[in-house]
Amino acid sequence: MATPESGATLESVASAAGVSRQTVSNVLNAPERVAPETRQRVEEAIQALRYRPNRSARSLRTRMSNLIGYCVPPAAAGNLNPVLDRFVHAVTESAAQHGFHVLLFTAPAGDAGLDRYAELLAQRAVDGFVLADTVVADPRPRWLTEQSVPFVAFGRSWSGPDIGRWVDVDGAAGMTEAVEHLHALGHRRIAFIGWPEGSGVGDDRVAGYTAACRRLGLDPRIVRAEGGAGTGRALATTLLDGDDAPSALVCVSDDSAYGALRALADRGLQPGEDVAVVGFDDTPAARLPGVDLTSLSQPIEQIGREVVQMLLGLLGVVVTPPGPEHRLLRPSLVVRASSRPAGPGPAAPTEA
Amino acid sequence: MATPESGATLESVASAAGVSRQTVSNVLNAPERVAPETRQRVEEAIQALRYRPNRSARSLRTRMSNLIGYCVPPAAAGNLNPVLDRFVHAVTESAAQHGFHVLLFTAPAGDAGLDRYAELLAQRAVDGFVLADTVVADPRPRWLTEQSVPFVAFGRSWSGPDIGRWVDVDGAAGMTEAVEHLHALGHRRIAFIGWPEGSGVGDDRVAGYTAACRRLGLDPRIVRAEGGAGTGRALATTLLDGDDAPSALVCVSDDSAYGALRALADRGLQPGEDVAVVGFDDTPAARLPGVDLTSLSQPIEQIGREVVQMLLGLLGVVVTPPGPEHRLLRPSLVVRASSRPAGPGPAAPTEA
DNA sequence: ATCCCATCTTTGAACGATCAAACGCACGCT
DNA sequence: AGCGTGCGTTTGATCGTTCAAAGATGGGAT
Repeated sequence: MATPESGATLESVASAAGVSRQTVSNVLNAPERVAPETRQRVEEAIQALRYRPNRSARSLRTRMSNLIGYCVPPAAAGNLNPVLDRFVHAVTESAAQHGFHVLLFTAPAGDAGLDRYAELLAQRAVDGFVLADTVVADPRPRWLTEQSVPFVAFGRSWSGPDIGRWVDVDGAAGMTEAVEHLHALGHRRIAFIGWPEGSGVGDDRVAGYTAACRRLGLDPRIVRAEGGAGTGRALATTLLDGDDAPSALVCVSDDSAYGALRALADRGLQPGEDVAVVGFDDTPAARLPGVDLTSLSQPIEQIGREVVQMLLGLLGVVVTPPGPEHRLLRPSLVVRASSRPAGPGPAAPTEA
Repeated sequence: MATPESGATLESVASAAGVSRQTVSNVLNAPERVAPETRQRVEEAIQALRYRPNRSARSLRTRMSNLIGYCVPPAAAGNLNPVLDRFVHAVTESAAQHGFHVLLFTAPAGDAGLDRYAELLAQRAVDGFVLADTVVADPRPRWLTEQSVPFVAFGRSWSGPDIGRWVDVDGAAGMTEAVEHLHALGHRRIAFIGWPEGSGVGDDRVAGYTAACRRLGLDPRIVRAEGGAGTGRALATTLLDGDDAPSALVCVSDDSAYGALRALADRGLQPGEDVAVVGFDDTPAARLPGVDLTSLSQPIEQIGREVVQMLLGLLGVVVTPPGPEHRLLRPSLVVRASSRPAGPGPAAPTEA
């Protein structure tokens, strides 16, 4: 008996336990209001009937969907993917600990995409948003703030005043650490392979490089171009073939760094031995044998947790100490063969 | 006037248009029942008030959440990520065209994870599931079928009888094409770098290799080991250093292939010139300059569309011709430098 | 003995949509 | 004139939950 039908409701649990709807509801939402023995009887009935509150009904009444909207970035942006993948995972996991789930949707970039956000809000399909892939002049933070919609971004609002709450990686600090690392290894001619000015993320990273050079008394040397590995290769080639070729290359991204590694291979130079290379993002390919790229790893899981924490704070789901509106987390330098002479140290078994 | 308050309801639209609730509802769900002039009046009111039906209320009444559950695979499975990333995007986009969204959740692998699925069902939080990352002895297809829960898998149910609906990539056909491609280039000693037996996906792929060898009168030569690039490198090394070294390597995955490429580089061999290498998955790194790996590309976007189509068919949302329960799609071979002599042909500009 | 109060529990009314059935009305047929 | 028919519209009930307020119960304090 007590078939665990899928159709258990508050009412059916109530009659099974010999109490009223509201008492069952209280057992779930405010247990302290219910007498201990009643509570136990109700809990047993809940178990027996495998009761779970219907989410739609609850949402309708409470005006909370317990869903967080996340826009999956336009297909095949290419380079950022592995990072965002981990981010989504982290957000999903953190959200689950508070009974929240992530609702995915797609939207075109720029103003055209705002409609999708508006639609979800009007339908009360989500309680708030997690933003990723924020770019310069991204319309979303301002718009969401104007509509007083709860949201937290992974990535600063790069243009204009700092809008809304965000968590981000301190790219500048990371690059500074990279330069210091290379300097400690004895490198004195350290060049930077970057993106064109105006990209936010790229400017942040190059700033850290420049600052470190200043502090260490090195001459900053920066080359820039749009793109990934292809252009990284071209830029590195120019540097290596020019006068006063650098002994170390700091790259704005792993993708550029892969290009740089290729440029080294083109001319028979050994990464880490002849020229050191450092990337940014610690993408999966960086640890491939034969690549072994030193790179700055972003604390993605922590970022996901903090983003969710902030958002649930805005939603009043968790009580957070009135912390700062922003969090800037340091990436950590993962040193691999591309910036380490092969000679000293044990032959580290490269991980698959 | 007519402030576009966020609180527009069916009732408020109705009174604005001078009709009843139900008529407004009909305009949205069954326009043909409403007289044209009435319809227009109602549509104007909807526009003016920016009305969108409340999803919770609708779900409560219709017992459909219009959400599709998708379990984000346990963190950092590593190799499959870029593929699944595209898959999620495709599913999200296809679902959106029918008013559906994707709900993300996490679950431990194996039986332990089934609770999470059960929970979502009991809450009526989702209407069905999209499965990915199905493995041998995956408990989910059977369990979901027993509960008569609508679901479609990306990936066959590898063990036992074929359970439920799925869409998958014909790995065997892909590998056959790879072998034929190499054969056409003149290769006669083609070896296969694979995974240990029993992995489903791996067995499928090696079967295609073996079949092609038979048909072409070649001696199949198969080496196997668990893992990715690291083991790929080791296996390739053994092959290249042994007697009767192969002139071409077909690898069960891009990751293995990266290891094989490394093994070539270790001994100064030129991919495509001295030894050809083919991978599987067409991961982003395959097109990096300096990698340029020939690989089998899965039609992920199409798979996503078909999965959604099937699932919405099961849910009765779209009427599908009573098609087959399974779809097997062919991957396409993307030929790059690793299986093509550099000599002939224009110097293809490698894409960033 | 009376009253008040705290504790625990129940009752009615929402939340915003859809389903099912009833209603009004003009039309054509007998 | 009377009647069935079909179309367009409205009405009441319902989905399952939580909110707000009211009811029961027992135990001190006066």
